[in-house]
Amino acid sequence: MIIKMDFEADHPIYRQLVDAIKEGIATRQLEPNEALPSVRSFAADLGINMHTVNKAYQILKNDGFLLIHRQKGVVINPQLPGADQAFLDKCQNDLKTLVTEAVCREMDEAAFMKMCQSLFHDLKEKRGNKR
Amino acid sequence: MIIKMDFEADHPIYRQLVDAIKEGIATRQLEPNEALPSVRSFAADLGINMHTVNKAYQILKNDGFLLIHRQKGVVINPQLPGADQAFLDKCQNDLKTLVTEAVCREMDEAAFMKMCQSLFHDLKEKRGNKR
DNA sequence: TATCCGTTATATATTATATATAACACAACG
DNA sequence: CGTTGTGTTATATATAATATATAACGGATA
Repeated sequence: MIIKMDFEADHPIYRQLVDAIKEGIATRQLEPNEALPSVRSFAADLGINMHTVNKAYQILKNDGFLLIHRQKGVVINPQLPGADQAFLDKCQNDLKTLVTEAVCREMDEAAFMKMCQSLFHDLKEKRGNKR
Repeated sequence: MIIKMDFEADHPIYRQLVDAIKEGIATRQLEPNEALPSVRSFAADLGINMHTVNKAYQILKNDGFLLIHRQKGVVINPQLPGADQAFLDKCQNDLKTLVTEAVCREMDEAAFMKMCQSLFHDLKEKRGNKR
């Protein structure tokens, strides 16, 4: 997993890290039970602070993506969370913002769908022949 | 246009206002050349500060949704912006975040599409018979 | 024993968000 | 003419979010 932080982006770097790890899970570059770097070594690799990594880990733990054993370390939860109501609500809210602006700009509904489809396709392609 | 602010939401209220006005444009509750309240009266109505309304107006002006004449006031731009490359990029980035987590949670691609479709449908329905 | 781990605590700095108050330039109205 | 109502700009203040720095703790492991 190669992750690069963008310190000029509009999203905070702890959020970028959360998203990058989720992408690793989605593409199965990160497998169930696979260990992640310790907060200290990961922070050193990324050139950021230990607490920033820890913040990302805590969020992913609370959402069910990670398991954290105090001395063992951090691993990908083999039992990943499903599309529960909380996620569906958040997904719908965020999508509404995008769809609303797309309609304002008279973007074709088909073009929007195509974009979604393409993103699903890209992710599944990156999985390759894993599992 | 009835707008209510959520002071506990995770999005800042100036962003909520931007999104609410975009929704008004998308549903054509706000028509081309229609005047919006002055920053002062709008702020009073919403129970927020004048500068917070002004911040939302400035963003919408920079994105091409509003025209601001110094003494005339604020109106909906009759020539709304199209789906330019900047928007397509932002749209793709934001969608990628959602799709990635959806894949992590093994949400059905069809269910995701259905959600988008439903949001498009809802917006177009609210237009009713306008224009 | 020494090392590494997540965790907690404290402190500091910067930026983002939101409000408050005041003044300015300009146009429209009476 | 003066008054009023625009958006605009400026200054100040307060709080929260973000990020870093440093230190210490308790528990496992080599």
